[in-house]
Amino acid sequence: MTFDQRRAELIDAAIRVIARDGLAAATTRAIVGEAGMPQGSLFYIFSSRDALISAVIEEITTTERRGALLSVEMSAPDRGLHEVLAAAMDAYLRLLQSNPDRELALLEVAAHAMRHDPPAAHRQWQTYRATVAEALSFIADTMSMRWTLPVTDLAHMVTSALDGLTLSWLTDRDGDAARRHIDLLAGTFAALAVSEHNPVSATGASPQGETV
Amino acid sequence: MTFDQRRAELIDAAIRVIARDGLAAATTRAIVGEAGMPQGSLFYIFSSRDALISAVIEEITTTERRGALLSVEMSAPDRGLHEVLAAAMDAYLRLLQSNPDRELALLEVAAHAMRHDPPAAHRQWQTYRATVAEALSFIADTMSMRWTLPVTDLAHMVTSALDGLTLSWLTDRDGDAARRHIDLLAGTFAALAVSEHNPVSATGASPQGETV
DNA sequence: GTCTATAAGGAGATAGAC
DNA sequence: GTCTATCTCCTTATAGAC
Repeated sequence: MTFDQRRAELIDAAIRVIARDGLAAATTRAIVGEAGMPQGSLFYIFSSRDALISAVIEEITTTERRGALLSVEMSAPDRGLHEVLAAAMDAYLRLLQSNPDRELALLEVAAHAMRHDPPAAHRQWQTYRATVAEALSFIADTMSMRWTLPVTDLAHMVTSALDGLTLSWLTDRDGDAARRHIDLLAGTFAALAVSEHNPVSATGASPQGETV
Repeated sequence: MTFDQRRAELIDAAIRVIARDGLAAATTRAIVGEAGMPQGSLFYIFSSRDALISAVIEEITTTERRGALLSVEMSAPDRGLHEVLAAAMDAYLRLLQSNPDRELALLEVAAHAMRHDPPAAHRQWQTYRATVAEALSFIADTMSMRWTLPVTDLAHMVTSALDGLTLSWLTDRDGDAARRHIDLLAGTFAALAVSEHNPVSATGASPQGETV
């Protein structure tokens, strides 16, 4: 087993432990136990427990969560903007519902980073926002629409809305409330776009009868 | 010093320690040190460290944060709905900016509660939502408006938006972005109200020329 | 390079003096 | 009721055997 394999396995084990038992319970012993390694082996791969936690933050940032958004829009090019946005957010909600502990772990790690490694927390959210911005641009292109706000501002708002949705659902576990919430959000964001062919329309169902 | 005084002082000291150094650093020794008490005294007031943390959650829930919302609307009865909502959210943003560690502490304690005492986390957010709902009703009454959505759904959305705003600002500390965000939110929420006198208008500046 | 054994210290909680 | 001293357990990290 190579150095990199062990490193990756330790990060993965740490994420599993944090998701299952919380960050406070993610001791070096618990992590190596999860990974099936002797305790000392952690320290010739990472210089300290904190170094491992920082690696966990980077790993979560690059692989987790908002990927669900990108997958959905691909599959719905012929519907209205409201529906596409709602479907994307609904996909995220299902991800959250199917793995709440993982999202909670993400929150704990982010809070840890805000205190012990603020730039890492900053990067984490910048990555989320960039992913959302990409998705929003993709949607606009596919549907021949244009956002009436800078896409970075819009991505900021959408990311923030998803954060709020996450905290709401984690505290009340009320899927119906979350779906009503998503519907309202979709309407709000859909109103911030206009068709390129028919600039006054904001519904998303572009007429397609005009010239280019 | 009475039992209740010591209890209150310990809770207060715990909040200070958590805000300054994080929940993980809030050991029983650190807390009694902050309170200027001997270590053992904690355990004939609270049965365990976790019991103290639970008391901290209840304390934070009842006294912190969203009170800023209520203070502001009182002072602005003659402006448009958009402005009133923006002013209230701006007041919250200033509270956040003036004491970020305290909001971060709140987040850490909430994450802890989601794992170790879910009903407490639920109550915490229910309290937030109830406070916001009250404020929204008060605004509607004062301005002779009516919300076009159930006020509980609206409170859910607004609370969620504030949660998102909090996480956004905590990660990027970008006050300008937060203010743009608030302006958009205020517009969105203002659009969900109609004047009682002139039901088609959603701007908030009610004409006042009609009959009742 | 890999693992075992252990060091050194901090944690929550309690027993017992006053 | 109040505080001191201490018990026991578990933590991160390392020294040294293989």
